[in-house]
Amino acid sequence: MNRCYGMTNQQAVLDLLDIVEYGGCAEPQQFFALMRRTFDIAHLLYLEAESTPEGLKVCRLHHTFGAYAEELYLSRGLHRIDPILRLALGGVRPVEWATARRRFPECEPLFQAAEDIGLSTEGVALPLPSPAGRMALLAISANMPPAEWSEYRRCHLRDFQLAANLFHASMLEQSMADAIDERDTRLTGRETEVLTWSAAGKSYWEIATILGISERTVRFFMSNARRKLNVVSNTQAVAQAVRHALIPNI
Amino acid sequence: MNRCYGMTNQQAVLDLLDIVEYGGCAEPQQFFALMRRTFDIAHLLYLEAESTPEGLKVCRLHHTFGAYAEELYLSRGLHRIDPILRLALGGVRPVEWATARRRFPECEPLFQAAEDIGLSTEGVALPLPSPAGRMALLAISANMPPAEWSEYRRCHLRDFQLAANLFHASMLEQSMADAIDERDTRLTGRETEVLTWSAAGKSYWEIATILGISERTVRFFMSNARRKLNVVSNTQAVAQAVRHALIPNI
DNA sequence: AACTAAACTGTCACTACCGACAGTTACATG
DNA sequence: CATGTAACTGTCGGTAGTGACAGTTTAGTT
Repeated sequence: MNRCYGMTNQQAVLDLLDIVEYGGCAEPQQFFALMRRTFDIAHLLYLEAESTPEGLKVCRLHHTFGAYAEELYLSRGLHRIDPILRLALGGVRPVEWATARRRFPECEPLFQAAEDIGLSTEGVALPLPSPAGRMALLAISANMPPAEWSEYRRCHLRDFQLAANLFHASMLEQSMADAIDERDTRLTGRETEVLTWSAAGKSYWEIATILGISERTVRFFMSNARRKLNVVSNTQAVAQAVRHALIPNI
Repeated sequence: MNRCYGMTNQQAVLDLLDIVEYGGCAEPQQFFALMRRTFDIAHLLYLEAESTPEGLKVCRLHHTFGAYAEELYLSRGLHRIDPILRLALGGVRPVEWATARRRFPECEPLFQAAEDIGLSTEGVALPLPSPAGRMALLAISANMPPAEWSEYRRCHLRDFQLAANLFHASMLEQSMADAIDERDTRLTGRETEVLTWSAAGKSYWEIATILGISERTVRFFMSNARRKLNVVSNTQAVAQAVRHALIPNI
């Protein structure tokens, strides 16, 4: 019981949370080291991803595993653990590895492979969504028997969750600072207008009439909007625009 | 110090977190009552919103304030506190009310009004994003002097954060269960699939290949979707589908 | 048995969209 | 002056989307 509630341990936890919250902890390895000094955990993995029709596209990956384990992880097929990633990345609720292991038998070879190289298969994945729809997670593993992990997790999930959120916030804020520099992605007024009318079901000819410009210009603005949104069709452009509240409802 | 670290208090907190995590706590008032029994807090407010170019649109609002305070809150203008809501809804990091109060002087009249009717102005707002881009927050207030609140918050932010996340997960899961029922009465599975792929930028031919059907069938499903959504183009159909969360983000 | 809904498919004529080639003016900034 | 951004425009060849005509099979319900 002292393990969970001991005063020194609690003080260390609160100190860690202060550092992550106020110390601007946007360096993954620094954060991982801090977490491993404070908690009895083995490894951490932070991953940001986008979901595409071809499967998950990893945008950012930081972890404490060595290169060998990463190579093994990827060569054995990220798709193997895809259902678990999708579950964690598609929701909000923490995903317990052992629960997912039982639920998705197709992932068993990957868990076996991890055990073969001495990695623990007890852990939890914490979904970290963001307002812009970007998906991320922090996975934490520990070298403990199942019953001990279950109790440890119960005591510290709140610590993991807040630390993960604050770290994720720092990462997002850094990403946003970087992204602000990319001004080419902002739609002009005219581009927004043609997107809005297209979303309302109007053809180019109709939009041209409404706005008092040529159809050719409508197409020019639309083409610009597609390029800036990095999409291949107007339909996709409108989907993105609505998702990111770039256009009003009319 | 016992206030933070006392064994009974910690046990009550972990019990609460168990209930929220495993008890399927999707009733807001039940959740609020549980939180108020466990923590020394005054009020809670859970809000889901969409950001539109015309301002914030509140989708869901639950709170422990009486009807009079809600009326006062809304009549005094949600737009007054809009910068704080936007900050909380547009990010991931917890927003301290006192910090926001200093940062946004235009909100001062609203804080004054709250004090006039005896509501505390010490609190924190916890952003609760979701993978589908829906924004929410849980605000927690306490009747304490600033220095006491600061210390209490430091001890319990992790508890608030995890409890909020788990409650938010329950709310989302219930929303998704409802949305699935509603969707079943309108678009069929295949219609939703072709819409989703179209929104992802795929042409009919590409969608046909992906789904292993003919292009003709893709067009048939698409035509059905347009008719059911009462729209005249695929672009408009996708805009409506995204707005009403009829299709997932892929 | 008859009906409905869902999933699946072909052909035709027409239109709307698309990239690629080309251009303009006005304004702001270095 | 040169450069970048925003708004504006024409022509051409090709393709993706659209409605309209037609059909099939299967499963569930009355």
